[in-house]
Parts: sequence; C-alpha cells; structure tokens
Amino acid sequence: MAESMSGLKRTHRCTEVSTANIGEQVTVMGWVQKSRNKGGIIFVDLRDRSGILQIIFEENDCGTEAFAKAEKLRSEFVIAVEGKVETRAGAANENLATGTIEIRAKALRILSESETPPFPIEENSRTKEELRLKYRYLDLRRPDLQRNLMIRSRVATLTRAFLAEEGFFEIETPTLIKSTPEGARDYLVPSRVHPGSFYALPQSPQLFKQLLMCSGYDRYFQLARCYRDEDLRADRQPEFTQIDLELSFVDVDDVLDVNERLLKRLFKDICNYDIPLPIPRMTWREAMDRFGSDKPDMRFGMELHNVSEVVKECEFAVFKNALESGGSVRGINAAGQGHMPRKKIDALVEFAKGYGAKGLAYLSVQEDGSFKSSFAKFMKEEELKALVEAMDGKPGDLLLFAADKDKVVFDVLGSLRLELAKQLGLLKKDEFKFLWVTEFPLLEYSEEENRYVAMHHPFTMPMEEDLALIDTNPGAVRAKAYDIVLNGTEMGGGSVRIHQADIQSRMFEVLGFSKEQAQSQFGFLLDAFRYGVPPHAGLAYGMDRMVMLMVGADSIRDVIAFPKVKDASCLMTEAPAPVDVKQLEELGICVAEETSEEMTSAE
RNA sequence: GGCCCGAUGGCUCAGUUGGUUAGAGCGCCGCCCUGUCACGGCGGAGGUCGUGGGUUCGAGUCCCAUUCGGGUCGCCA
Repeated sequence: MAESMSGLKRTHRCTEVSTANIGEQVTVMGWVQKSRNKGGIIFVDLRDRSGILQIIFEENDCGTEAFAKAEKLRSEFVIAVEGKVETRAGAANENLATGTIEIRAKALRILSESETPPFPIEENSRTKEELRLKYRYLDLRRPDLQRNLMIRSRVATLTRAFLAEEGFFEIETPTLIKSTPEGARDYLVPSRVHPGSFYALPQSPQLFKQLLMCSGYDRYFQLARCYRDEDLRADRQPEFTQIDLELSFVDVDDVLDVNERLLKRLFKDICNYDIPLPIPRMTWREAMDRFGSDKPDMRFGMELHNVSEVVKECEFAVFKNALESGGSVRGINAAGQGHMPRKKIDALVEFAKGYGAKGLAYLSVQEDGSFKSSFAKFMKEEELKALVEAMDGKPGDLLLFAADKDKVVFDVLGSLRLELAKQLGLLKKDEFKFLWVTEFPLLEYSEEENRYVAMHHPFTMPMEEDLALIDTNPGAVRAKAYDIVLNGTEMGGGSVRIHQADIQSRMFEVLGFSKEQAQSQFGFLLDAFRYGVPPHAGLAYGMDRMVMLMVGADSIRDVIAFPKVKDASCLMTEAPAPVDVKQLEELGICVAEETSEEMTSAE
C-alpha cells in the first residue's frame, strides 16, 4: 500500500550524496532499480535522474517492520529512505559514482508500488522501439534518454543566454497562421467561427520574423515549434523545434559571424569540443563538384573527379551517350578497395540504381598494375591509363564511375561516397566537421510544376552580380543563402532577405505569381515593406538535429520526449484519432464517406 | 506511392531440406541465504509462432494477401 511522504523532505538526489556526507543523516527518494536480498541483509539500488545510490537494510538498524517492508521491494517501486551515510564495509563498486558509500536505512516508506515493467529500465536498451514508444514514460526513465533530454535543455538555456548577451530579443510568433501553398504541406486547423476557413500550423516563423525586423526589433530569436505534413525519416519529425533568428542592418558575414560564435559556445560547453573559427566556407557549386552534395560530410575525402574530358573520345557507349546528351562522366576512387569482391560491387551498383543511375562502371587497379573492369573492352589501353591517372588510381584502388545528366551523377556519386564511408567505418561520431555552404542557386526548375520554384523561399536575396540574369537565365542566379552543415547533416540554413520592392516583384514574376496572387498570399508582408524596411537576414537551426549530432544519437526520436512514428501517429496516445460527429458539425466539416468507412472498419 | 528489412513466452533471441510435446538467456513467482552490486542456491509458472487465406498426410518453417514497426527513394519553399 502506498504511503504518504508527509513529514519527510528530500535532502539529496542520489548522486549528490558523497564521501563528504559520511556520518550525516539524509533523506533520499527515488525508484528501486534493483533489490538484492541476502537473507538477513538487503541491498537496494535507488535510482533518480542523477544516478544510483546503494541503500542497505538490516533489521537492527531499521526495525522489524521496515525490514519486512524492504523484503517486499520490487523494481520501479517509488520509495523514501531515511538513513546515515556510511563508507561501504564491503567492496567498493567502481562502476558507480557513489560506489564507495551507501545509506544505512533507518526508516523506509513505500510511496508507490509498481507492476513489473514491460521491458527493463536500463541503459542501452535493446527493446524494440515500438514497445518503447508505447510506454514512452517508462522509456524516458532510462539514463541515456534522460541524458539526451538534459543536454537538450542545456542547449536551450545556453542559446538563450548567448543570444541575450548579443542583443537578441526572444519574441513568440503565432502558431495559428495563414496557409501558404508554397513549400511543404501545411497542417490545417479548422475555424469554428469561420466555417470552411482554416488556419495552418507554421512550417517556420519566416514571415513573422521578417515583420519583426520591419517593426524595428533589430535582433530577434525564438525556440520555435514548426510543423510540416511530410513523410518522416530518421532525422525528420512532423513537429520539431527551430532555433530561429533574424537580424537587421546586416549582410552574410555578420550572420555567419554571430552564429559561429554561438556554435563554438554550445559545442565547447556540451561536447567539450573546440570549433576552429572561422568555419570553412564552400560555394554550393564547389560542394556539388567535389562531393556531389550540397551538404558534404567533411570527415573524409573520396572526392569526385570529373573525367568527361578524358573519356570524350572513347567508344564506351554509356560514357559517350551521357556526354552527347549534355551530361558528364565522373568517378570516385575507393582507395585500397581494389580487392572488393564482385558480389559487393554488384551491391554498390544496385545501390546506385536506387538513386537514378542506369548502372555503375568500375575499374579495379590490380597489384601488378593491370586493370579489371566492367568496360575495359570498350576502351583502348592508353585511354584506360589516362583515365586511371586522372582518378589518381594506384595499384589496389577501386574506381567507380557514373555517367548521366549532372543531377543524376551528383546524386549517385554523392550517395555512393557516403555509403562507402559507412561501409569502411570512416564516420566517427565524436569528430565534428563544420562547413558553411554558400551561394545556393536562387531557383530550381520543377519538372512537376513546369516552372521555376524558390530553392529556399521567395524572399531570398539574389547576389547583386547575378541580378541581370534573373530574366535571361534564372537557373544560373545565385542567392545570398547559406547552410550550416555538420558531418553531412544540414543543421541549419538561412539567407539575406529581399527588402527592395522592385526586386521582390521581379522575383514573384519569375516564380509565376501574378500581382494579385502575390498580394493575396503575402499582401501583409508586401504592405509592411512599403513603410520602411531595414535590410535583414537570418538563419534557423533544426534544434533536434543539432542535439542528435551532439549526443551521437542515430534517430531524432532519441532527443525528443514524445516523438511520432513513421506514419506521424503517436503510439502512446494513439493520435491522430477520429472525432465525434458533433465536433465536425460544429466546425462545418464533412468527412468523405470512403474515409469514414475506412475509419470505422479499422476499429 | 515505390523498394528493402523485421515480427516466435514479459524482454532479447535460436529454431536444420516442412516431421514427435517449439527451446535458451534474462525477467517474473515461491523457498533459502548477513556484504551483494551481471549476487548465489533450489523449485515453478508462462507461448493463438503479428493476422487471414492457401499448398501439404503434416507449416514457426513454403506461397499469397494484410497489419504493425524500422530504413530509404519520391516528398521535405
């Protein structure tokens, strides 16, 4: 039976008790991690968020009644213990921070009993995630998740402190906003007062923070909840948190500078890692050419080589066709992998096909200098030699080539490079390689919509020197946009914003917006810009991803208290769920018959 | 929406070319034990093999469908 804690006050958390307290009377409270009953003596490992402390029960110290209670203790019971701190008479436990001391119990209260938990509450759980998520409140008791969430809390606290020092105001923006069809799908919220009208949950506070700049707040930040109704990934949740900031009267360098110092502070304090400043910068163009990715992982080399020139005369149809249709032939050198068995190479070819490649050409340089290759018979000896030389191929190396449109070649080799690094164990989690990727293209062509769409968003400032190209060659215009990349993950991104009306309207033109469309969607922003708008720029971090990289977690779910699963549902609360017909009627919403049938038959 | 992987006592897993009564470790329950900490000893309970069909004399095992979970491509201004 559960007892009251009335009259008791906790004096210490478990690992706050130390050798300095020996001889003192203390009161500790927490969960029973483990009880070891030796007959006349009972050891209990008591756990709270700080760690573990051993309690010792002997009938002479605590009396018959308390001893009988101690015999009933089971895992996850919540107890309060009064007792004296002592040096352990037996062997010390080197695995515990409190391993040299223990509490000799004088009194025991069982504050709450517990059923046997459905899975063990311990570090490095191997329990299936499905079960852990259903009982998330138990999963969250495990030390590794507690550590992750405590670090997350520290990231938030340090960020607030740093940005406050730098003159930023923390300002909240609405989460019931107007839906805009550009970008990710919105989560919609129906309005009861305006039947048939909907709010959207924000994908980011973008427009509001720009308005705050118009209002003169100069430097703003917010730890903002954001929502995107898109499919999930290991590093993507439908609701997530951004560290979002915006500054007035600044250009690219100013934004990068303050952010580099923020990152340095965070990684020093949390990971004890010194980021060498300045963080290297690389243009988007260079990143694509050298790594086939706009978020290159800089922890290893294996860069791409463009061999189009070298193979342009050869008779190998795959290379020839790619070049003739305006594409390129590029390769990577998997140094020392020349011995890779055919089966593994075939698996790499399959992997490449998953990214749109029609195939993957390979050439291994044997120890004796001869070549083993899937395409040698189509090429002359000198051509092969020139190719190997261009790839810096040495005996024992494996060269892999993709030939296609540039986009496909970059996609395939960029992914292949990462896959090889993974297989070769080149990706160390305690190594942090930061990179700014700058000068992103302003626009990209959408085959689906048959028009240019903004790569970042429609308010991104083009680079001054490219302004003239907007009408003639929109795809070539570079933007004042930048991403912060850590170990191949896009941790954040931002841009300088357009603050000139004429540039903004040209931008809308290129994007295919009529004046009326632009006005109806973004009218409030365009109106605001008529009343004096400062040049401004900003950046937003995916805070969950940042914490994930800091703690070395494989999934974003391990740094979020109550995450959702792949189909965006919650296994614990079973959200989303059908609602009462009355609720729908009140909102003026009619659910399609097909859908509601599915819903009822699923019950 | 496509592709790949997984599901067997509470947990983690094994289960042979299809062949008696589906096993192990941990956990759980009972008894014993005064220095354990991966405590130990003795005894015990506990399984519709995700679900539904099919093939077969016989299915945890083979086939089809489906549910759930994970990864990934598309998608994510």
